[in-house]
Order: sequence, then C-alpha cells, then structure tokens
Amino acid sequence: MISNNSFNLFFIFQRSMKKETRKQEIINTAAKLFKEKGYSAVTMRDLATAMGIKAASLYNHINSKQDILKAIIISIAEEFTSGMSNITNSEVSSISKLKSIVKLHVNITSNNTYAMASLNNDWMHLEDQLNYYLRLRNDYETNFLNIIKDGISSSEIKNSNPEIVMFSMLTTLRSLYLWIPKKEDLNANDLAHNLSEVLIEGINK
Amino acid sequence: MISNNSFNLFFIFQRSMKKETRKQEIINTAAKLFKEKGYSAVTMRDLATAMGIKAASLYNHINSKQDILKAIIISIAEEFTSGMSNITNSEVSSISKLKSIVKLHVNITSNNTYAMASLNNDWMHLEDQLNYYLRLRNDYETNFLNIIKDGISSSEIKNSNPEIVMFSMLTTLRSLYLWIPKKEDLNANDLAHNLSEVLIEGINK
DNA sequence: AAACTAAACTAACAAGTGTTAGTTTGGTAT
DNA sequence: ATACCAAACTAACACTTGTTAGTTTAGTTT
Repeated sequence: MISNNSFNLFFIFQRSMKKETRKQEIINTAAKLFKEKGYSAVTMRDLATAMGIKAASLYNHINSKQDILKAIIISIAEEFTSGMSNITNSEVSSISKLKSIVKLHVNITSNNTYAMASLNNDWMHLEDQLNYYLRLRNDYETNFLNIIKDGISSSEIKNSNPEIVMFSMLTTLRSLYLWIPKKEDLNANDLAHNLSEVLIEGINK
Repeated sequence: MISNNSFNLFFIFQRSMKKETRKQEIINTAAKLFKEKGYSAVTMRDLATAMGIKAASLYNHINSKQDILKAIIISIAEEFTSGMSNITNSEVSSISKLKSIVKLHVNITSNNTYAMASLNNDWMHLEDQLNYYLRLRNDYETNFLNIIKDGISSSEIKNSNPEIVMFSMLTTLRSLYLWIPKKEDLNANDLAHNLSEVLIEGINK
C-alpha cells in the first residue's frame, strides 16, 4: 500500500509538473504577444493561434486572461522586491548599492525581456492584484530613493536633486527590456558595467 | 459680390475653427484616457462618457478612433523631428547639442504630457501612419547617435559605448511624461538644467 | 417667420470579445 | 483489452466593440 501510495503520488506530481509546463508555455507566449501589442490588444484567439490551438483549449490550462497577466507581472515584481531587500541590507557604500541595483535590473531583464514589457506597460490592467503591485513598486522606489539620499548625506554622491537622480536611473533601467534583445552580443556583466559607468560617472570628459 | 464672398468665407472659416475646437477637446480628452489605460483599452463609449455625450455623437467631429490616435501621435512626432533638425544644423559643441535635446524634450513634454504617453506606448496601434512614424523615429535616433559619436571623436565626450549613452539619455527623456506632472513646482528650465547635469556630468562626486 | 447648421440624440448593425459546456482524441497505466 | 486522462476540439453564450443612419434640438442667419 505504501509503495502504491507513493507511486500514485509520483504520477500526480509528474502530471502537475507537465501541466505547469504547458501552462508556462502559454504564459510565455502571452508575454511575447503582450510585449508587441499590449495586454488589451491581444485576444485569447490571438494567443491560441500563436500556440497552434483553439481559444477554448487555453482554458484547460489557465483560468482567465487576467490570470495570465497576474502570473507574468507579480512573479517578477517580487523578484525585484527580494533583490532590493538584499541590497538595502548589505553593508556597502551607496555607490556600490547603486551598482548592485543596475546589476539586478540587467539580470532580471536579461532573463525576462518579454515579461518586463508587461511589468512596465500593462500593470494598470491588473485587477485583484493591482494594489499589491502598487505597494511593491512604491516600496521599491522608496528604498531606491533612500540609497541615493544616504549617498548624498555621506558625500559620496553629488548634491543633486535625489528624485531626479532616481528618476533618471530608474527609467533607464526600466527601459532595458527594449534594448537588451537588440544587443545580444553584449553580455549581462559588460552591459551592467558600462551602464553603471554612464549612469554614475556621466559622459562628460 | 466680393463683399458677399468674403463674408461667406469668413463664416466658413469661423465654423471650421469652431469645429476644430470641439474636435481638439475630444482629442485632448482621448489623450488623457489613452495615458491611463492605453489606446486599446479605451472604448469610444469611455471617451464619450468623459466628454459627457453619447458615443455616436463623437462621429460628428472625428472620423474614427484611429484618426484620434493619428492626430495625437503624428503632430508631436513631427515637432521632435523639426526640433532635432534645428539642433543638428546648429554650429555648437556636441555637449551643447545634447543640452538642447534635453531642453527640446522637457519643453515638448511639459506642453503635452498626455500625448507623450501615446507617442511612447501606443504608436504600434497606428495603421496607415505606422511606417511614417517609424521613419521619423529612426531618423531622430540616427541624428541623436551621430551627435554622441561626433562628441566622442572630438574628445568632448568620454569614450563610452555611444549606443549605451544614447539609450540611457533617450529613455530618461522619453519617460519625462510620467514625471513632469508629479513635479509641477519645478519649472521647465530648472528641470532641463538639473537633468542635463545628471545625464552629462554623472552623479559621482 | 423661415432656413440653416452644429451638435447632440436613438436605434441598430456586424464583428469581435472572454468564457463555458460538453465532446473527441490519442497516448499511458492497469 | 480497458480504464484513465491531459489536452485538444466544436458550438455556443452573453456582452462589448467601432461605426452608420436617420432624427431631434437649440441657437443663429437671412
């Protein structure tokens, strides 16, 4: 009986894994389409066609269109939150922290170029999870701003308007998803390094 | 007869002006809604409600939803093209040109915060004008990149990757529409100046 | 008073939307 | 062989979409 039980459990496990895989394919395909046209302009029939199946068949794997958006956005938003938490808790200089933030963005974006488009452009179409997303984003920006303010206080960073500094850095980092796919030759480390240079040291000789 | 003619012409003119005004109100309202939810997610009934009329009444003033998008995007894209043309034709240093580009973006964005959202996010929903828009954008970026390359050649600008420099500057400038409305206290000149400092001189002390 | 006109209206359309219900298919485990 | 099941299918639903046609309203010109 015990072997029978664990045998069944294994197949239940295997099945759920398989289903996750197919579900994930749908989510990945959706992310691609969302990047091109935006959430609202992509229909379930568009998505089905891209998957080579009929629209109704999608619902064997996902609960709703909204659930797909949620799956795309929330997981990445939480990755950023977790990454930022590590950075704020580290005992290094403000400039080092900023460089870590650049790395965080380059790494996450390199691995999720499509999903990053939805994170940036389709978050307002979240329904149940909208407030949660906004809270995560707000916390992230607060932490970011505090790092810059600390850097100014400790004279590491020029006495510029800290909000402008954050705005400039963050918008550049948020747009990486548009740029990374065009420059596959540049690896993540090089890009992060170059970007840190430009953002932190400026471009004036 | 002559006076009669010019009399009629005046009223035709006046009428077309009045119609333009109402049309412009619709376009401005549409731009606001497009900024919040994106072109595809805004229905003609949404727009009508925001105007306090019925959807069908909109068609007394505009030809189609697509025409509204066209009106929003193309006029601003041409403003950028024209501004860039003035800058490339001016005989000043590369750094000065870059500062003029910052000013150009700050000025246009200050006067068109809603329309800038469509320019950035809804251009892909252009139909007949899509190729024209893409050509304008491509020319703009080419000019921008050449200014940076010239600056590197003449040793005004650090020998960084010119595409990263442009990417960093341009994405910051493109995101201004999100930021300017939140900081009404900062006037356009101050913002342009601060932004130039951050983008060009960096933030490291 | 009569004619005109800008700008609203009501009613309807054809097509497209997300989604559900129930069914078929083809491979795998018993 | 048989039972099972993931994953596809067909058919349909209720609703929303952009848009058109024809009409009414209210103010202005003749």
